[in-house]
Amino acid sequence: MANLILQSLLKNNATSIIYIMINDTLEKQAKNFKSLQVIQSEVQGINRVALSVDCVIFGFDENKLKVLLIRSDLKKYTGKWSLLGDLVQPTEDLDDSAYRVLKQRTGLSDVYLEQVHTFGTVHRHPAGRVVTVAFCSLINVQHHRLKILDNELHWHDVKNVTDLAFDHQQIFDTCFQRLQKRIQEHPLGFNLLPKKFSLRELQNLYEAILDTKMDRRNFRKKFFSMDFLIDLEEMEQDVPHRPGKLYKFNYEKYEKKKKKWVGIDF
Amino acid sequence: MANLILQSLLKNNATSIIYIMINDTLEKQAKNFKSLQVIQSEVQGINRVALSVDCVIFGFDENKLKVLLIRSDLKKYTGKWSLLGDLVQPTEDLDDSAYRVLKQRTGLSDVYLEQVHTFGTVHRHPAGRVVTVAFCSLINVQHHRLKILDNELHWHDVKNVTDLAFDHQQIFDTCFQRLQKRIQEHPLGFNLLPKKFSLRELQNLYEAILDTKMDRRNFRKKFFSMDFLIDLEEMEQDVPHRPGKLYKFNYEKYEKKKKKWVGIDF
DNA sequence: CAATAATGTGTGTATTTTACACATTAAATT
DNA sequence: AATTTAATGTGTAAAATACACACATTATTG
Repeated sequence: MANLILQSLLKNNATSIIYIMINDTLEKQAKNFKSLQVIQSEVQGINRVALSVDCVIFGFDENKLKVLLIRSDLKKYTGKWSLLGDLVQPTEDLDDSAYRVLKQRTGLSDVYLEQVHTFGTVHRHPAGRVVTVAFCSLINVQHHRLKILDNELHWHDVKNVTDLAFDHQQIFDTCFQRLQKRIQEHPLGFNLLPKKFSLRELQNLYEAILDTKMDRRNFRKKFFSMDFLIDLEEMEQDVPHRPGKLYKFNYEKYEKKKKKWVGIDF
Repeated sequence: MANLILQSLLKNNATSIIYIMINDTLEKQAKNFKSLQVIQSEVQGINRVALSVDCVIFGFDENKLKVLLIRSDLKKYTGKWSLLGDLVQPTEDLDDSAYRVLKQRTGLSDVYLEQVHTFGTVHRHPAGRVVTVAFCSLINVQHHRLKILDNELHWHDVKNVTDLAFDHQQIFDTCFQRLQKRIQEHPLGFNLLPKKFSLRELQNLYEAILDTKMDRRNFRKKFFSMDFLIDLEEMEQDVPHRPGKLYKFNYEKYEKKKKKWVGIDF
C-alpha cells in the first residue's frame, strides 16, 4: 500500500519526500528509489523550519567603512539591496554554511566570520517560515578581490545603507553595533591593515569604524603602553608626506596578557 | 493522479505531509482533507531543519548562583542533567518560543530572556538535525516559585555544573560568560534584589556572579559616584548585625546617563 | 629654500583606581 | 550593664590612567 504513495510521487516528478507519522515500511521502500530523496524525521515531527545564514561583510577601504550588498532575488523586493544569504544544508554546520555562502557569492575565503544573532519572527520572509542566523566580519577591501559579481555584488558605503530587503536593515544594524563594540574590546582591527602598518593607518581604521576623532598623541601613547606593537625599524614608502614608522601586531603577547577585567562599568 | 498520493497517505494514517517539487494541484486537493495537515514549502525545498530553543535560567539565592536544570528525556543521556528546551513551533516567533518553554517547564512568566547564541553542528542531537537557539536570564530564586517540577526540575549550584546532556555544557558555558559580561556593563543585577536593598546585598550579588572578592569601601565609592542609587533613609530590619542603609535603583537616571563609551580597551 | 604637512616626543593636570585605617553602631556575650 | 564582636559608614593618600595641549623633527612640494 505504501508503494502507491511512492509511485504517485514518482509520477508527479517528486524529487524528495519528508514523511511524518506514516508507518515504518514507507521509509524502507522509499529508499529503493534513487530519484527520491528521503529525509526522515523521528523526533521533530512537523516542527521544521527553513534555516538560512546571512553574512554582513564589512570592508575597510580608503578610510571608509563599506558593506557587501547584492540585489535581492525576490520579486517582492525588486530593486532593493540585500545581504548575502542562503539556506543551510541539512548536513552542514552553521559556521560552514556561512563560509560557503560567502565563498559562493563572492569567491572570498580566508575570512573569519563571527555569529551575531538569530532572527526568527514568523513572517520575516515572504515565502514562508525562514529563520536566519546572522554572521559578520570585517576585512580590508584592498586585500580581498571579489571573484564573483552576480546580482550586482558591490561594496556599499555604510553611511548610505537604508531600506534593505526583508528585515535585512535590522540585521545590518545589529551587526554594525556588534562590530563597533567588538573593535573596542578586541584587536580585530589588525586583520584589516597590511602586516606592516603605520600608526596613522591604525588610527584611521578606528576613527572610521567608531565614527569619531581621536587625539593623535594620546592614541599613540595608548597603543604603545599596551605593548602589543612591534617596531619593525622600517619606514613607510611612497607616501606623499613624511613617512612614519612601520609596526606589526604582537598576537602572542596579546593572547597572554588578554584582559581579565572584573569590575562594574555602566 | 495526485489524489492517489492523498488516498495512500490517508490509508496509512498520515496526519501531516510536507511536499516538495510536486505539481500545484496536489496542494489544493490535499487541503480538502481535514485530517491531513498540509505544510507548503515553496522556497525552502528540502532544506529544513528542526529548530529548538534552550533556556539557561540563572538564579541568585542566598548569595549563591544557581541554574535551572532537569533530567534529560533521552535514553542516550539517562541520568544526565540538561537545560530547559523544546522545539520551535512553525507559527511561533523565536522569543515567544523561549518564553513558552520557560512557562511550560517551570510555570515562570514575567522573566526577561536574552538571546545568546545559536548552536547548529550537524550531529549535536542524537535524533537528527536539531539547531538550537540559546536564551539566558537571571532571576531571584526567592521571588519566583517554580510551579512545575517535572523531570526533577531544580536549582543547581553553578559551581557543580558539569557533564550536561547533549552539548548543553557548551551552551551553559557560553551563557555563563555572557552573563558575567552583561552584569559588568548593565545594571541587570538590580532585578534580583528586593526593591529596597543594602550595599552589602548588592556586593554579594556581584561577588557571586563574577566569582570574585571586592573591597567593600571601594565598591561603595564606585556605586555612589555613579549616582544611580537613591538613599531611602531607611535601615535594614531583623539582621543579625548592625543594620545598613537601604537604597533603590534609579532606572530613569541610568537610562539618561547610559554610557556612550568610545575608546580602545583590550 | 621656504612653506607645508605630516610624524615623533613630551609635560602638566585632572580623573579614576587601588590599598588601607579608623570611627560608629547594634547585636551578642559575659 | 559593661564588654566583645562583627558588621556599617567615612576618609585619605599613593598610584595609575586619561586628557588637553606644545613643540621639535622630517620628508615632500612648490
